[in-house]
Amino acid sequence: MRIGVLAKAAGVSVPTIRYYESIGLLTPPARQGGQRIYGSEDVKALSLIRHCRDLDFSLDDIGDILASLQRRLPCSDTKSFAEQHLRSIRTKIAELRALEATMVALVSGCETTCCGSTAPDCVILQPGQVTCG
Amino acid sequence: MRIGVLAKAAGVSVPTIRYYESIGLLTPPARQGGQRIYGSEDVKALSLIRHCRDLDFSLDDIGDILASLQRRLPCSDTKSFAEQHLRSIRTKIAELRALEATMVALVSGCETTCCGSTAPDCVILQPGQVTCG
DNA sequence: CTACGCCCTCAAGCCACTTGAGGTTCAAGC
DNA sequence: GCTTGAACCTCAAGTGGCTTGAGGGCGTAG
Repeated sequence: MRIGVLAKAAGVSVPTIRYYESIGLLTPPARQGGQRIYGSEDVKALSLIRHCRDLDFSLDDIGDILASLQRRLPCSDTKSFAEQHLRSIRTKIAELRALEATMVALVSGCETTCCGSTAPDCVILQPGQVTCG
Repeated sequence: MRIGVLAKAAGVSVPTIRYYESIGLLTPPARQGGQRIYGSEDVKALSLIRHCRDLDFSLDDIGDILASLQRRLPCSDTKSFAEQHLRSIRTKIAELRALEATMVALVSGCETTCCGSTAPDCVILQPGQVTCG
């Protein structure tokens, strides 16, 4: 199949496939008249990459995951990748929640204190006024 | 004061200050012998930018905020920037929580189903198995 | 043989910086 | 006046994960 068919089959854009090839994440396929020709394993590989991107793994991590597939490493390897990723997701959630609390405090501070004045005096823009994160 | 002093006063790195100037966020200061010389208003302006970056506003947004300061627009303008930003923070939190739930399901699925097998069969890597987001 | 869609490569753009190379200016000490 | 060292300067490239655009080649149907 040609690249456009692969793209639809795996749910990835054509330039993205070429990009993955350029960084060594996908192995370059055979060519016919200069055009890339793919097989069904390529659909599998690319679908896996897409799945991992949906889970927000980095391309670096995905490279490691693909390598562990090729070496037939045990499943526990995959799981530890996933657990580490889960920890970083939770860290990011905690940071965003702290930021959310800060923003809520600033907005309500604006409503009770300075609404009606001009921007330079707004509590939202006062450094070091309210910080929850 | 010179750029290094400003940097410490506002809690921003020296290259970052030059970068802000290059994109037009900071107005270019006077020079002495080719070196940038700043005043106390520059500390204020840069501290404000840093404050907004701490709140994770984009530099584009910060440009708009600075413009609304210069035009002495009402505080309600600032507040609506903040509210919109708060909404996008909450959207991102929701996305990350869905992702967190998916990852938890995948990891526990791995523990109960496939731990001990090799990576290619791991449920974590099966597209379309578990999706919460 | 022409039209059209799909394919190709290469380069640049996005965001918010950081890092590095290679050179200049300033302040202090001798 | 000279040297040293820190701080300054500019310009270019790298980060991540693509997307977009320019300018051209290939394949097939009419």
